[in-house]
Amino acid sequence: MPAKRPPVPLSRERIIETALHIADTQGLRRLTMRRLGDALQVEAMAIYHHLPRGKEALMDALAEHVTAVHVEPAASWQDTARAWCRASRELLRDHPGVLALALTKPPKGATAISIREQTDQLAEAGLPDAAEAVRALRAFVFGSVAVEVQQSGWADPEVDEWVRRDERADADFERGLDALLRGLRA
Amino acid sequence: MPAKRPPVPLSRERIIETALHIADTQGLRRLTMRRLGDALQVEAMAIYHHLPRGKEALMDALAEHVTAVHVEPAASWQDTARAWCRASRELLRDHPGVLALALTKPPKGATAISIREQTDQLAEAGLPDAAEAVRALRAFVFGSVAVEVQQSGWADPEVDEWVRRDERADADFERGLDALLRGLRA
DNA sequence: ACCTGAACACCGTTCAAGT
DNA sequence: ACCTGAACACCGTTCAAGT
Repeated sequence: MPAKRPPVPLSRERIIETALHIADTQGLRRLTMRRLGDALQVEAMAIYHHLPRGKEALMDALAEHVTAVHVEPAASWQDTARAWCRASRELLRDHPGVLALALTKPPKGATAISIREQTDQLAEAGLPDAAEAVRALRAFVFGSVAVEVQQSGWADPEVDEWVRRDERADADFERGLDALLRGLRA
Repeated sequence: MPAKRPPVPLSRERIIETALHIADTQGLRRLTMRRLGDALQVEAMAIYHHLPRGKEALMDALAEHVTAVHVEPAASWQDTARAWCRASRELLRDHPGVLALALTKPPKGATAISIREQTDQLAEAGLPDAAEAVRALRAFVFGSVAVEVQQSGWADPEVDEWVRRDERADADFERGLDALLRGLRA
């Protein structure tokens, strides 16, 4: 029997997935290189081989992972915008542990591309100031998720009865989104 | 000559102010208990006497400090809401270093009181669902500031030419606020 | 190419001790 | 009451070394 080697070879993807899981379940402050190594069944130093800039690179990657979205253009620019917002919201609320990074780090890489794509789609569909619209839509999604996650009590002593979807938040979101889309064409 | 004693006695207030300054100028990750002690001309351990729960308490206090606002009720609920939003935005954008905490930590203490006060003022002024309105207003402010700070390039290698106010962000904010207030009474 | 071991500087927090 | 010194467990990161 050969000694235990990492059962699955390490990879950037696996590192990010595992880090995301730790952050979402235990909080960002408990995500350390050493703990991450443990979870990957590897010494912490091995991570540096796949993420050369270390923890800084890891944080960037996590933010990117929950802020890069892609949707197909829909019939109207309103429907396209709606799809972007819903997809972004879903992705962000699924990862409350890295929300602070997502709302705070300047968009880079896949996130920057994602923003450009969204802008192009809306412009193509005939929206006059697509760049301003995208800023407004992103702000709306960010704010909605922040308030929702705050009030869900995530990151609190009583993590007991979390998880239950807040239907009021869903209603708030759809209502606000409709109003925002009406406002954009005015 | 007596030996140098802390020139000004330590206090919760002074600790928070200094911590805020470090976070805003150097970033949250560089705000450590030891560096904070240095800046206060005191050993790090002295801080625990004023903030018994240590760094956790410090983070809570910082979030609270940039999130608790007070305004006097105005002529209409619209004007009151406007004042709240402008004051909150100003406070948050002045402290980009702790924005991640402010958007993420569940409201406690002075922040929770601030939210209740805002809700009461809007309800008193005759707004039907004041609680929903406050959630929407907070989400709007949070999102606006997040997008603005992200795009300002704060927390980036080139901190060179930061500081300049983005007039576009001001316009976006006022435009969005007007639209939101119109939407709330519908 | 990919991972480990040992080492270094730094961190948060405690606790007994000083004044 | 308020602050310090020493100590402990833990952290991020490097670098030479193993395979």
